[in-house]
Formats: sequence, structure tokens, C-alpha cells
Amino acid sequence: MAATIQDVARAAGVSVGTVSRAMNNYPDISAKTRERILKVAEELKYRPNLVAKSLSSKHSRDIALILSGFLEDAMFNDFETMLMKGCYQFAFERGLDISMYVINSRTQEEKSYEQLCYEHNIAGGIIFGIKSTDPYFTSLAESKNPCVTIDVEVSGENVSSVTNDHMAAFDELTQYLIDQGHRRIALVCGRKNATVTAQRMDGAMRALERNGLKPPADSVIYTNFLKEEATEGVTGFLKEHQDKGVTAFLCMSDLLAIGTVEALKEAGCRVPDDYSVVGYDGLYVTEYTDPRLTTVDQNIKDKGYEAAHLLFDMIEGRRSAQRLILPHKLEIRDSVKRLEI
Amino acid sequence: MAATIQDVARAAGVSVGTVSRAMNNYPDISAKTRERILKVAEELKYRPNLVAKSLSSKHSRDIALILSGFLEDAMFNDFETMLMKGCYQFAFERGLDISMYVINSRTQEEKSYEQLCYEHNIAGGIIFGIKSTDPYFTSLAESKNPCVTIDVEVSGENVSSVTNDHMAAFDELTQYLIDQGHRRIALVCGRKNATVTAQRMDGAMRALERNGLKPPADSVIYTNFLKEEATEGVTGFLKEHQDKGVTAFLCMSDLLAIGTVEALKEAGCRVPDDYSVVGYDGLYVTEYTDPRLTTVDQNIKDKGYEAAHLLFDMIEGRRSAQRLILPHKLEIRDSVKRLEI
DNA sequence: CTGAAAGCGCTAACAC
DNA sequence: GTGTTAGCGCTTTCAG
Repeated sequence: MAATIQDVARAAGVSVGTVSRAMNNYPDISAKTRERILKVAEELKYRPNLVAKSLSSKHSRDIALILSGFLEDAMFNDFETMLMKGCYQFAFERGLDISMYVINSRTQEEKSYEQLCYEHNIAGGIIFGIKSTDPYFTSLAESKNPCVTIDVEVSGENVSSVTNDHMAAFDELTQYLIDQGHRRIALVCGRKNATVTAQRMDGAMRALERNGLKPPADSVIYTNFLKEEATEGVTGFLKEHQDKGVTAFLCMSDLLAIGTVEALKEAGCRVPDDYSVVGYDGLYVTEYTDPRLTTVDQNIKDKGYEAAHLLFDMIEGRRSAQRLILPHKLEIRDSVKRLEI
Repeated sequence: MAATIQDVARAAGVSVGTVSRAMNNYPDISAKTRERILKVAEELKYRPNLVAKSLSSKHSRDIALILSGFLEDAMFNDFETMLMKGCYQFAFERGLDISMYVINSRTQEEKSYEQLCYEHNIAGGIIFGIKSTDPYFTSLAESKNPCVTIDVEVSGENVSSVTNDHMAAFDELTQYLIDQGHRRIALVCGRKNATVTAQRMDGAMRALERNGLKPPADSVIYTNFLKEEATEGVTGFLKEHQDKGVTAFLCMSDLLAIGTVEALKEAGCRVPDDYSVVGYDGLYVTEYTDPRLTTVDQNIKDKGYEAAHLLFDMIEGRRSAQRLILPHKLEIRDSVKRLEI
């Protein structure tokens, strides 16, 4: 049986209050009493029961990583793994604990964010994957527990967000395609009313318009960010519009780009010789696909790290709610052909 | 402020004990009292504080997923993601909570498995990534908290393991290479004293010997399961042994196979035309590499699911410690050339 | 069937 | 500085 604070108190000949003071580095305790208690605790291999601790103190430093839709991705998703690594990296450096919770649109309805925090005595959470139609989207604002959302902006006193300048990034990516001589560019988009879809669309449009271009008619394909939908959409597009003269596919995620390449290969086309394709995200897999995919690296691991950092600072009252925009980087690889004009 | 059991008791005009009985579906309570309490709880949006609950009841149904070395993989690792999905899938179906903890060899020393469980009031854990030199490797056996290890076998009354028949699987994989006409096969191995390395090595040897073959001299390359080491090892091998007539590389993981392919391409060789390569694991990325990698699918997600299932049953006393061996499947794709003999 | 009361292990006033 | 004590929100005897 594990030693409790009582056991330590008894063994050291002091009261439990004193042991608590010693263990938590309170100032109002004599150095030698502390020494002695710490030694006894060491000998007894005493470990404070964190559950009792947080119940008693009414607050914890535990933070949660809350993923919505994690189980719905049938495909592997590097994105979430990278995010986790970033979060856990931060927690690990600070000696904090992170618990990970998996939710979906239905469970959000059953239990609010605040209730989740209350149940588990969590100080705050990093939230990824919520849609604008999800209950959390509005209810987060009412929570007294701080939170940090990834890539979506939710207004609220205690809610921060960490994101990239998706518009600028997509502008760059589009401009790159244009610089390589592409004029007729098809768009493979994400969910129609997702924030990131809108932002990336704006970036693409801005670049196109600046160059006096616009997407050819019927060449904007919408998906729910699923690879299979990209494959299907592009296959359909090729059947009906092969004559439209499209030379490149601008995809809103790497997964969609991979799906696009599959459709193209299936139809007997070569990438990038017949069609150029670019993705977005910077998943590791894009270095191993054939061809290696030109994409925008969001530096997802950093996003996780900075989100955890920001959340922690909010919990400790050192930083207030804010919008953090992290840098991105255009990764030029082999999936775009330079056209002679 | 969230409602407590007291609030519900007051509002329903009963004692807290009765509310507790109603909430936990105890039999010794009249149907209509239960109804009433449940209705009040609903109205007050009452959610039991899980922290208080587990402190009070002295046991929880919470299970943990404990990953050792998660942060050390610089590369993405599908493996852990798949494992998580399997575990969370099970937990989700049962309405359980899983918390994920990241440890490494050092932190294992600071805090035993049992202490970790005690601190967080965890019933038991699924443990992945421990090495035979790690503190956990021996200390797990002494813990009263049940656990399930993935792919390593630790003896102990309360420890189960979920694994594949790596020896049989590697035998099959090797035999496949032999059936395709390969006679001189180089091995790209994992960590020298890892259990899985030994098992896979045994499988390879068994197949080779059965066919009257053995690995050419100096053609066994050891790594720590890092892609870069495979690249480096194979590059060195090619420089010194190109004449040995090796036609295929048998790799102990997909990551190593990817590293091997990189080295080969770097040296100007084509896969599978000049050299055949096979991997092991069944990571999703192997479907997108060039060429698509022939590998053994371990069905990692199922492993996670079954591990969580087994652990849960152990906690509830329905199953005792055991070794669970899950099926694997040879995935034949495009990285092996059939040699005419 | 239900209420009262004693804890679970710890923190945080409040005394001295 | 240190001991004492009242909770944190819940479960679980034990009465009745």
C-alpha cells in the first residue's frame, strides 16, 4: 500500500499540515523540518495523491488536449499526432500532466466543455477539430475555464486561438503556381463552411485576382477534407471538363492533394507532367509520396507547443486571451511542373 | 458554478446518499424516488465530480495509455497513432476515459508504474515502447495494478501482453522473397536486444534455413529502429559489398524500409528493378511511397482495441493475465521484383 | 427503502 | 513555525 501524507507525518513526528507545507515548498517552515520531512518522504517513497490534492485545493494545473473527430478519420492523420507531440513536449518540459480526451459532435451536446473540466478537475484545454456547427463552438465562450482552440476562432473572454495566416499562406502557394506558368487552376477545397476553407479560399482568390485570373468555371471541388472525396471529385471533374485546359490542382490539404494525385494516376495522367498538384499542411507523408508534394508547412508541432504554452500562461494568469499567429513555410518539391509561356 | 450532489439532494428533498444510489443505479431504491432524482439532476445539469468519486470509492475505471519514447521519435509515427485510435475506440464505445501519459527511461526511474497509477487514481494501463533495459521492464511484475504491454512480454501475475506472432510473420515475409527468386538477402534489423528484433530474426532464419540459405556475410545491418540509421547502414553496405550479389533487403519495420529505399535511390539504384525491399508493420504511409511497399500488416489499431479490452476485463476481474496473439497479414505490393531463376 | 455519518488524502484557514 | 480542524464531493457502511 502506498504511503499517505499521514504516514509521513507520523514517521517524521509532525502534523500533516507541516508535511503539506514541506512538500509544496511553502516558505513558512523551518529549513531543517523541511529537510527531515523530505527525507522521510523519500524513504517511504511517498507520492502525493494528485486526485485528493486537486479535490482539496479546488484547482489543478492539469491541462487537457481535446480532439473532436479523432476516431472518424479512417486515414492516419499526422496532423493530430504532431499536435500531440508539441503539447506533450511542453508538458514534459514543465513537469505537467496532459490528459487527452476524444469527443465528437454528439458528445459535445451531452456534456459541455465546462462540465468536462469540472468532472476531471482540469484547469483548461486545447481544442482541436471542432466545426462551426458544433455545440462547443458557441459554448466555449461561456466557460470560465480557459481554452485554446487550434485554427478556429471562437470569441470569448477566456478563449485564445493558435493558427497560421492561412490566407497569406494560400496566397503564396497560389502565386507560386502562377509563377510557374499556371493560368487555369482548379481548386480542391475542404468543408464549405469551415473557417480554414474560407481563409484559404480568400488567399487563393486574392492571388488569382492580383494576376488577373480566376478559377475556370466548374473547377472548384468541395469535400469534407476526406481523401476519398478528392479522388472522387477530381475523377468526376476530369470526365466532364478535360477540355477546360486546367493545368494545376490547388488543394486545401495534403490529404486532398494525395487523393487528387490518386485520381490523376487512375485516369492515366502523370504528375507533374500532365497536371501539377500542390497540397497544404506539411504532413511528413508528403516527403514520401510519388512525386514528393509541394506544400505549405504549418509547423504543426510548434502549434501544439505554443498552444500548450499559451494555455498554461492563461491558467497562471500571466497572459490573457489572444490570437497567436505562427509562421508557415512554402515547401517546394516535385509536384509542380514549370510551364513555358 | 456546477451543481454538486448536495444541490441535487436538497432540490429533490432527499439525502446525498440516496442521490448517490440513484445516480449509480443501485437496486435498493424505489423506482419513483430514482425517477424524481434523475429528473432533478437533469434539470440542474448535474455531473458527478469524477475526482471526488474516485477519491471516495478508492477505485476508478479509468485506464491509461502509457507511451515510452513518444517524444523521441523525430519522425511521425503512425504506429502510436493507430494504437491510440484503437484504445480510444474501445473506451469510447464503453463510455470510459483514457488518459495518455508520456514517459521515458528516466522518468520511469523517478516514478514507478504503481506510483503513477496511484497518483492519478488509474485502474490500469496499456504500455507501449518500453525497452528491456527500462526500469518498468522488471517493476511491472510487482505492481498490483494490472497492465497490458504491447509487443514485449513481461512476466507477472497482473501483466498481460498483446502481440503478433512476429516470428511466423517474418518467416512468411522471408519465404515470399525466396519464392520470388531471391537468394541473397540482406537484413536491416532493429535494436539488437529488442524482443521484436529477436523474434523477427528467428523467423527470417527459419525461412532461410528451410530453403538451404543464409544471409550473405556482413549483410546484417543493425539500427535503433530509426529511418536515418537504415539509410546510413545501407549506404555503407552498398559501398563495401555491392559485389556480394544481394538482390533484396528484408527490413524489420516500414520506417527502416523507407530509409533503405532512400539509400538505394540516393545511390542511383531503382526499386524494385535493381533491389527489392520489404518492410514490416503496415503503416499507412507504405501505400503512398514510391514504390508502394510490400509489408506485413500488424493491424495495429486492433492491437490497441484488444489491449484496452483485455485490460478492462482484467480490471473487472473477468479475464486473467494472458498473452494475446493477434493475426497479421502479408500485404503484397510493388517493391519486390520477381527474379527468373 | 432511506437518512445519518464516517471517511478517501489532501489543503488552507485559524490558532498558539 | 507548527498543530488543529474544517472541508473538497462523493461512496459506503450502519441504523432504522
